[in-house]
Amino acid sequence: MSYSIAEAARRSGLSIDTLRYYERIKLLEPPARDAAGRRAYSDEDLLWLGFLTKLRTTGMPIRLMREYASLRRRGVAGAGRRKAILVEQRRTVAERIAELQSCMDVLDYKIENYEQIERKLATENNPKVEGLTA
Amino acid sequence: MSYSIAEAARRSGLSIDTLRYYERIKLLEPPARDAAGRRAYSDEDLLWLGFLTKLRTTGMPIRLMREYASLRRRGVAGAGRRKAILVEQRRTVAERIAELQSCMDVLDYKIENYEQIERKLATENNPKVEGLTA
DNA sequence: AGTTGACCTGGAGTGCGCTCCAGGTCGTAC
DNA sequence: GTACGACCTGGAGCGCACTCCAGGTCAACT
Repeated sequence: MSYSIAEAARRSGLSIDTLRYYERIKLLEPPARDAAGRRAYSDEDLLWLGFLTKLRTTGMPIRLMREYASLRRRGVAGAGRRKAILVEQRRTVAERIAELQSCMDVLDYKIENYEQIERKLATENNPKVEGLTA
Repeated sequence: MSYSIAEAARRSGLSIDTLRYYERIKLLEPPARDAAGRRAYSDEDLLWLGFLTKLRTTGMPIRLMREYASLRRRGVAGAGRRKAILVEQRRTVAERIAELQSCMDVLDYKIENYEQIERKLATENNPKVEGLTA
């Protein structure tokens, strides 16, 4: 199967502009073209796009994704480095998750604070509002 | 206690430029000044900075942090909206964590793939390398 | 034959969150 | 008294990842 750029955009969740942009900056092999010179994305192209968007979602910077893409073009020779990039990214993501968790704890604490204050106001009708300002 | 901008930067983990920037865009109340006109951050300022950086770490956009900051200036009147912002952010962070988790699963799968291939190459000395190109 | 709409290209523009710079003031150390 | 270093201001610049635009081509429909 092959897909127009609009269809590829729909399926990948990226915009048409972003697809062309990714091609320009060499994240994507230039896809095949139809008789009229229009891009015709293959299933393989879409799989690769899917993986790229996963990497993007992890927050991998585009320059690193470009390196990965170029290593892919070099086949087996680049496999070691490719794996290293993924392992490193895994570590980064794990750290990021931990960081978010700890921030969420702070949010929970603050929210709990607001709720306590609400309860106080509701049950005691107490006009004191210390702690509300932070 | 009060702190020079350099000390405040050190303690908050932000750069001096960022501290001045945050003040300019009204994330921060203008701190006190010493006799020579230099900024003198209070402990309270640092607490607020600490909370701000937590919010930033969760990925909250600065414009929302500004809204939160301005609500804080309005005291109790803004408490409801402040809580709502935190609750919403909590939700956003939880989603983000889930998203990262799922991406990490993909990374794990890919890494496992590379490892299988390495094992194959090591034990069978087999030159076939299918699957290495994605 | 004409209109429409999807696509093309190269290049400019955007929003975000800083980061850097020039040129100046001030207080302390030598 | 002068050299130094930390700080000040207003404003320009930067890196990132897109996003948009003008002006054009092409195939299909009416």
